[in-house]
Amino acid sequence: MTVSASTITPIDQQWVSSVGSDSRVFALIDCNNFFVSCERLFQPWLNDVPVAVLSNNDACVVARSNEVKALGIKMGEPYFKNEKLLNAHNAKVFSANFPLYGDIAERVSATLARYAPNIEVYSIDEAFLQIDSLNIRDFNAWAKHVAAEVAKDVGIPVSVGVGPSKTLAKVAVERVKKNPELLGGYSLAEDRVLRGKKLAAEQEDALRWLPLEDIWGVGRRYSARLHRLGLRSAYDVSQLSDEWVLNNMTIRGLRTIRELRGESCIPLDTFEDDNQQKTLSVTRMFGHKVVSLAELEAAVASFSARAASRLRRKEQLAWQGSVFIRAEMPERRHKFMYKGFQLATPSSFTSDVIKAAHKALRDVYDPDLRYRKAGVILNSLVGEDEQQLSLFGEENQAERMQEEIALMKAMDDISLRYGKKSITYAAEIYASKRWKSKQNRMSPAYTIRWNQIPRVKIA
DNA sequence: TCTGGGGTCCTAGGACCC
DNA sequence: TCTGGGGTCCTAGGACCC
Repeated sequence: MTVSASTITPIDQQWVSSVGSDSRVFALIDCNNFFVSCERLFQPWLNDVPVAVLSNNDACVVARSNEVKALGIKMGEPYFKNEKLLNAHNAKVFSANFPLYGDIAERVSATLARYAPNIEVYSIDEAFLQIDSLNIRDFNAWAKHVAAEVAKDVGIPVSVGVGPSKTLAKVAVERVKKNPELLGGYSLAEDRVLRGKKLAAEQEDALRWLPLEDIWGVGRRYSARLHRLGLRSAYDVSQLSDEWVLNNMTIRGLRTIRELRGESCIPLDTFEDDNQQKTLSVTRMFGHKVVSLAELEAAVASFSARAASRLRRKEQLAWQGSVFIRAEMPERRHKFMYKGFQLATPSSFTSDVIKAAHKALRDVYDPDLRYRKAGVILNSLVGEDEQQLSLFGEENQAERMQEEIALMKAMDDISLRYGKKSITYAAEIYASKRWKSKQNRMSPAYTIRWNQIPRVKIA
């Protein structure tokens, strides 16, 4: 989501002083256990109960309350491996309810927009602000204040970290999460209160404290390699030579270690200049194994319709795409089959995408295999204003296009008003819904469906 | 019972061209 | 017959993020 300048209310004046600065300062606002916090917001009796939220198909644990973390259940672990343990502790388990979480996330962004003109919504539960131009006197106090305001306005607990680079702001957030006495906010950036030697010492202390696998930009692979070299902390990594890092971790690794040293290399990305995403995909594991072409076609049609609808919402068109299906093979292996397609002209019409995707699907389909996953990926996306008629198009192309635009608008309006599943293409329908994901534990969409709004009983 | 979904960016290598 | 050097474009795969 982009927040435009015109939607921003005046910056709180109490934090503004008159000192200018050339160096950058970033704040990262990270919602604590976000999906769990959203479920608790509407079911407060869950506050003292272990709560976990599952990914699509109820496959993996993707959000954990502190109680569940304390049980030793890791992020992304399969649910079936932990089901007994969760039951033994009377945990409440939910299927992910993305419409609800998306709505709460927008409320958090709206509060943050009061504090800085430049917001980068980095993920559903994280946002960066660039705050150097605000001349804040005391970043530590400011960070704690912002955390308290979000809790007050939205009811979601957040951690706020401040640093001279995005990576150091991330480090600061890690400290906040592990140290309740920081009251939700902590800064590793120089301000008018904390500066000079004391700041350098705090930064070094934080880097020595952070295990290198928790550095933003260092994943499993690089962690293992760095460990083999005898390195342990973020500080150790920050002391590597630029040359070694460039040769072994590419230009992105080099940016990361410079950021750890306090040099800002990753700018705020507000999408202001370029709101265009480059790819868009809709992929799902199936609830059960699928064999027939007809059933795969229904799934691919459904994914195509979802993808085209998302394109229209973003006012973009796709020129190319691909379809993949994944078959189960013996010994827990699987086989990917993948086929690209080209649309005659950039389009966001559901029928164009379904037609092209079905043709590609038929090219790779093998009736002797059993499938567990499929997906539709659109790429070479362009803005709607770049649309042009195909040079070799049919006659009456312009008229047909107007009809199609009207049809898409009608379908989008109906979906918006009556829900996503209220209208579909015939191609999406297949007698059996075996390919559908499992979502057995979904909570209501409290804030976006009138029929699921919380009810208050008056005694 | 047998491990999600949606992204971005970077690099190496192949195809092709002059 | 032999085959250099330099460039572009595309794609697959790898790495990372939440």
